[in-house]
Amino acid sequence: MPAPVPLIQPVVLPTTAGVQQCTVCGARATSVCSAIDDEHLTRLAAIAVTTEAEPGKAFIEEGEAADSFFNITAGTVILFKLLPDGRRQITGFAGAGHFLGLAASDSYAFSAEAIDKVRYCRFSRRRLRKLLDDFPAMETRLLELATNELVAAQKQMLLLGRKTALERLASFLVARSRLGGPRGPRRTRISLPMTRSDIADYLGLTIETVSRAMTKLRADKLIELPGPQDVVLRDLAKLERLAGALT
Amino acid sequence: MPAPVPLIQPVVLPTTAGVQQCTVCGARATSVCSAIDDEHLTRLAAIAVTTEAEPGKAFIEEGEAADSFFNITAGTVILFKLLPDGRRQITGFAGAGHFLGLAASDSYAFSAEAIDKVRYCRFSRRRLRKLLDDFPAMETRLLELATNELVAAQKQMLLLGRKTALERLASFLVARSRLGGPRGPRRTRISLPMTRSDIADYLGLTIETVSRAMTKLRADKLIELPGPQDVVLRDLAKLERLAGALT
DNA sequence: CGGTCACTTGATCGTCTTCAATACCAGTGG
DNA sequence: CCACTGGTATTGAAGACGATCAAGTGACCG
Repeated sequence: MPAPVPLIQPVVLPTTAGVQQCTVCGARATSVCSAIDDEHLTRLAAIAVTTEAEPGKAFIEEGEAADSFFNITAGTVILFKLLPDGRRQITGFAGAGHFLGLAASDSYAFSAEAIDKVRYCRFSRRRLRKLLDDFPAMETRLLELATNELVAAQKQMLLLGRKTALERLASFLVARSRLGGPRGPRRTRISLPMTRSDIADYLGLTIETVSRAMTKLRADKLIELPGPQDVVLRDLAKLERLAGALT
Repeated sequence: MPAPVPLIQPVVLPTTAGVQQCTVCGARATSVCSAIDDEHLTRLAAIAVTTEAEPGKAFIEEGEAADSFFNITAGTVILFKLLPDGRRQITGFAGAGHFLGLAASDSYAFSAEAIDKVRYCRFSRRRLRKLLDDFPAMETRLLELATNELVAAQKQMLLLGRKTALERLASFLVARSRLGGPRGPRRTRISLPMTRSDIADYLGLTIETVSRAMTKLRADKLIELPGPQDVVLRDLAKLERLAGALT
């Protein structure tokens, strides 16, 4: 069961984002914004509303009218779908630089909830659409981002449909070790901002199975667990082999 | 284990597609091509190579250089990923109108194999890229298609991660009943061009479990099975409820 | 007719879930 | 300082769902 959503509204910061804010934004390099040069950034900044959300705050609800796009600039959000009886599948974790809100119909196909203190820019769908028409390069960038998501989704389907619990956890940890680009260096110490319940709902398991798998990996000396939220990857090669390599 | 791939090369038809072919193409209305008007269709037709593939022929292989895009115009292909030990996850079935080949890196992230007699148009990545720059509307359309794929992928993650065998099969059958647009009328009699093995690898199950689930649905009078490839949906409402409705 | 292939059905097995108890930690108030 | 609480993680025992192993059926085809 998902935790009840606290009745806190997201805090809309007094000012819309100025160009100043955009140029220093942590997400500037990786997000859609990278397709637009500093000169024209004003147009983008003009339609962006910077907002904060406290942990537990849901700011996209599946089925609601999809009239905004979102750009995460700090923190982590979970994206998920629910079944009528409450079963939850987390389809992804979105951090700084992630673009949210692409919808096939006129309503969102998933929910999004902050697990951290999250900052994001909100754009009206209509206004961004107009901007995209003026800056085709941004649309190209958006297609790139959507393609990345699609590739990630296909990997996740392989994981959910065909991997064992141990393989799933190994895949998850390995993926976490190269957050910030598959080309980047692999970090060997990772922190997990999400709970075991979130991990379980992401991997299609229960919290108990996730916990047991953690213990097993530790017993096999593939990882260390300084704390529940911290993992040291002791044998990345073996973890990758367990994950199914070509991930 | 996937069936061994027959050593048949796809047949490249003698002519590249003429505009004539494009205007009468069955995929014209639903695919990327819909974003380009008849007048400019020549440009698209000029770079398209029409090809056929026999059942069992793999024409995209995961990991290979991604230098083509594909547009299915007839038949059905399976898209899948493999684990080193041969376990297979089918990520989707692509029929007429489907656009394939979006890749995050410079190599394909999945394989594609014909299960029917398939016809498709092949485009060089480089040339299509150029065309997209000239016709932003096509890129917009492509983003729409990618978004649809993404939404479908998220549904499939929910299915693979959280639904029971019976729910999975029901979801599959219901989805098949509205092939050709979620807005279209639901057909109550559907044909399954794929084998039980394909269905199993799509739903994250085994063929035995798929078979048993079929039998169960029939016993419960939710479906009829005139033949292994034909299904009559007798109680669409109950099937949808079983599938988790809001699909 | 024998052979293959796809599907179905049955019996047994194993992985993961479910149910339950315990550990752990931070925050609160006596 | 320490008992109490609530939330999160770990561990154990029992159970269930789907996988595996195995046999049987029917269609198609040489």
